[in-house]
Amino acid sequence: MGRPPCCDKVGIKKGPWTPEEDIILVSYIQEHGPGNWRSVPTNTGLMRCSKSCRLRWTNYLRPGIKRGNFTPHEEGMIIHLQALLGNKWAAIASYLPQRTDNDIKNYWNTHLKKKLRKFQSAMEPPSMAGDEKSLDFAESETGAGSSNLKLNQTSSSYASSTENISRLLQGWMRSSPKINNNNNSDSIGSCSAAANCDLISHGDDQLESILSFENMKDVALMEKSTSKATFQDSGEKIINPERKQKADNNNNNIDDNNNNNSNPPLSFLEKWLLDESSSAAQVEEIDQMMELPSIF
DNA sequence: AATAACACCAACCGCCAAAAC
DNA sequence: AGTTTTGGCGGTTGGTGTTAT
Repeated sequence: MGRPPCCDKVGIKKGPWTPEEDIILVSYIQEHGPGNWRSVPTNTGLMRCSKSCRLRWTNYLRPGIKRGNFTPHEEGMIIHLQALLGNKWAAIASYLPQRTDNDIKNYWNTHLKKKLRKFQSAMEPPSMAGDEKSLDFAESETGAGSSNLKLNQTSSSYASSTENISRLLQGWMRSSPKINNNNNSDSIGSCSAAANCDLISHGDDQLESILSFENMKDVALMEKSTSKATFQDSGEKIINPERKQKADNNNNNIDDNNNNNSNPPLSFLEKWLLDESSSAAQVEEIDQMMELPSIF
């Protein structure tokens, strides 16, 4: 006899979330806080499984998420961390507090992989071109080789529109004077949520900046400086050092740092990650290479 | 103008370790 | 101690928008 199931598997709704569903979910989390996902579908009446609710919250609804428009520095961090850690997107995302693992994974698969492939092809002699031994390209990669990267593609679907979510949250925040901070009031997530409470009613532009987490940059950097790549259970990703160590034996250095709460010196990797000029410059170098007419 | 091909990304799927019973 | 579910993760897919023909 184990635990009871989180929700009835029959009649579970799938597919894109509607604004109404988002409102219900956000309102519930506002009241009860994130976590205990098994109770969310039953308590809210949402015809979604707990897993879907958690995913929707962590990837799109929680405050502080920055979407799209990856900076050169972020690109550089992703490229280097991917080379170092492999496809450990959650671990990589822990170094980019504003980004979700899903977002990073998508960005890698749709943009960076192609960028690096072209860069590598340009760097290698013709006989080596196309050799992907140093990059972990998925077999599902479309092989068309079209070079027009649609960096500013806009989507009209609801789910991908931060503006729509901002508007959605606007009404919610107005009716909710104070965020529920009953768990981990010093966490990034709850701090940003509190910031939202104070500022959310000042127009869409400000909403965008709030949701983009820019105002929490210093907090995020402080978190990094302690090598504590762990977000609190406010829906943020939790990188459990012990578990990650079991899951990924290649990750020893980072995990060692994460296990130490007493302000250890920055590792070489983290020093590099925090050095904006380093990674950004390297990505810009790749970009410049990509723009060379001779490559195409 | 029609449509085929491509690109993007939100969301699902399956697996695993930990937690709950 | 054994069973079952939860929460988290990485891989993959399907829907939709954009571009090319």
